[in-house]
Amino acid sequence: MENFDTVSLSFCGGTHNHKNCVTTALDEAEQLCISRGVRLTDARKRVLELVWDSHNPIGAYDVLSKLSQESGKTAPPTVYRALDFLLEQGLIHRIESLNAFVGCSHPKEEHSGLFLICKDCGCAAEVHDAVIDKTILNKTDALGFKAEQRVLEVRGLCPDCVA
Amino acid sequence: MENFDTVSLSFCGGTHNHKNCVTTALDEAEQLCISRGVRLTDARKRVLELVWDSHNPIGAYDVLSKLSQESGKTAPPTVYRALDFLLEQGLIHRIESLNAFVGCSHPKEEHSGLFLICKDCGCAAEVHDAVIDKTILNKTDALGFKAEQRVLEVRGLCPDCVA
DNA sequence: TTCGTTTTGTTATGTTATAACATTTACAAC
DNA sequence: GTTGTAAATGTTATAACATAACAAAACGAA
Ligand SMILES: [Zn+2]
Ligand SMILES: [Zn+2]
Ligand SMILES: [Zn+2]
Ligand SMILES: [Zn+2]
Repeated sequence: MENFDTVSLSFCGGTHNHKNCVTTALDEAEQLCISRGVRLTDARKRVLELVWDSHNPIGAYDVLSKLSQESGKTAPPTVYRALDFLLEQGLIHRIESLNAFVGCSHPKEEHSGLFLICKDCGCAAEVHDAVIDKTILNKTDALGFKAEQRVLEVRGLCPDCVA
Repeated sequence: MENFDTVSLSFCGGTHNHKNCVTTALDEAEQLCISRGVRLTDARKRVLELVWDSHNPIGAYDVLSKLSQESGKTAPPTVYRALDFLLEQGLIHRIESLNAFVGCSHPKEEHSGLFLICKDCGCAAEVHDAVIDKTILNKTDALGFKAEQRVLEVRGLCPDCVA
């Protein structure tokens, strides 16, 4: 897996070209869905695009209102269905402590990320660390607990906001 | 801090005397609140007791309905205020992935636990591990992120249910 | 084209949480 | 013990998040 140390959190600053993030994410999503034989329909693609609108997690109802603005009246199930699909395909992540969703920056492999959420600017950086994964798994194994999913979210101040 | 390896998860089995858990938790809560100069009122104490009714996280509205049964009509703010107080005092924890609350088994010291949540029986074991804490903190520090709160929840099967 | 499956539309409702303001209670100062 | 003040609770309403149930449309294989 890519070393995220080198890129992580850089996006909080707003110094990057975010259009690249969106384009890359959508392209990868297209490819992945084709390779998996699942359909990235217009509705799903549009929701993915809206989630990728920024690196800040977005709530389902915020997606809904944007969708309603551009497409006329839209109902919650439309959004939740698309979000569920994107979650299943690993194209987005749910941030449990915010009831919100954020694009996954490397959806090709299954993973549980560590999310660093800035209290100030609201950005959420997805980080990966094999040592963390291993440490937690060691612990659960030692206790005889069969781990299946993991939620790891840290709230605080990102480097840009702490400065 | 106590070594939780020796006791953790034992409570999932139902083999323990849970009245001891409740009594201990309430006694400790009383003492802590006195020493901190905050008031563990009847309402707050009763909510704490209801949360401690089992080791399974309980939703605010489940607390509410139990409260309504015994005290007549009760409104959500009553419950949420008590829960907020108990959270502030570290007497309970919120399980983000369940929107539910569970008693803290060692409220004397500030801590972020690791919660092992069984998909089958619903129990949530609070575990502590200095290595995990350190590993995560190392990572956030290395990234220049100032960590303040942490959510770490693992879903899976507890030893009793995996067997 | 036809059939079965997947996706979307639509309506209604369930679940979780808070805002705003009135009332009561606790407690210390006088 | 009255009074002032702050903390806690009561009450009403509503916001925010999520799903159930069923109908209609789109898709894709036979
Ligand atoms: Zn970006
Ligand atoms: Zn990811
Ligand atoms: Zn117990
Ligand atoms: Zn605890």
